[in-house]
Amino acid sequence: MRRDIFQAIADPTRRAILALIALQAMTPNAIAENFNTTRQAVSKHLRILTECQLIKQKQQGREIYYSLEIEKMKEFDKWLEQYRKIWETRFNQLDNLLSKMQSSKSKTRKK
Amino acid sequence: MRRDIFQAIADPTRRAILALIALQAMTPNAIAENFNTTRQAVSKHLRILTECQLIKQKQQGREIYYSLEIEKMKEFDKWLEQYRKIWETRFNQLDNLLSKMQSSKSKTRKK
DNA sequence: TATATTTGCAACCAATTGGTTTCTTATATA
DNA sequence: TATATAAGAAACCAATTGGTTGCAAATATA
Repeated sequence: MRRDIFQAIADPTRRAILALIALQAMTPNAIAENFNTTRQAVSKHLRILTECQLIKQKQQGREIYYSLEIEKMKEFDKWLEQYRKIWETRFNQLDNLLSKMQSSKSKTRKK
Repeated sequence: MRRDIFQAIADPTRRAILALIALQAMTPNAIAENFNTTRQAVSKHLRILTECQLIKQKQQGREIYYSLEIEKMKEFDKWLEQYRKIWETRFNQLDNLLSKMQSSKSKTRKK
């Protein structure tokens, strides 16, 4: 069974769960109240998110609080880095072009 | 049929295709040579990536060159922003803690 | 202690996914 | 013009996915 962070965030409900518990740790029941689905379905999503370590759990009596594992989220940032490099390069190229236009413009003015 | 960028990058082959054509535009055949799969399978991946506009195509004779649509990649960055805020806040909190420890340390020294 | 609550787990089901094979269209080349 | 090449489209298939129902275990409460 493939279980990686990209697979995990492919599901919109799981992305919503991540956004929800990013603010505060929550129990499966409390999370499920926010969706039009059963507790068991949410529980399955939580299992998948836990398996790829995007969230962590903390038992408190018979309740289990789930919260975001922010360190793991940084892996998306790491993956994006290669593409960020590309769009920053393109931005710099545009920037260079603009400054060239600017300087040629001022040259024109000087004439 | 759900067709969004999160769904699109969930597949490892599609992520590899994105990384591949980020460097230079390529034809389906050329792309397929890099994977242990058929051209048709790659073609289906390309269709999915095209449908959610992560890549664009340019016809050249009977060949079609696929290349990255870098603007669309920024949407991941946008999604990540909410989480980046969180880890930056935590970093600042740690930073504050460290400077407090630092200042109390120097106070001790002054004694 | 008996009952209620919170939760995870397993079995099952329909829909989706990634892949293959086959076919057609369009362009290049002998 | 006949043949070869590049590529999309459709039909089909096995595996996976997201969801449901039912059940068992652990903890809280009357």
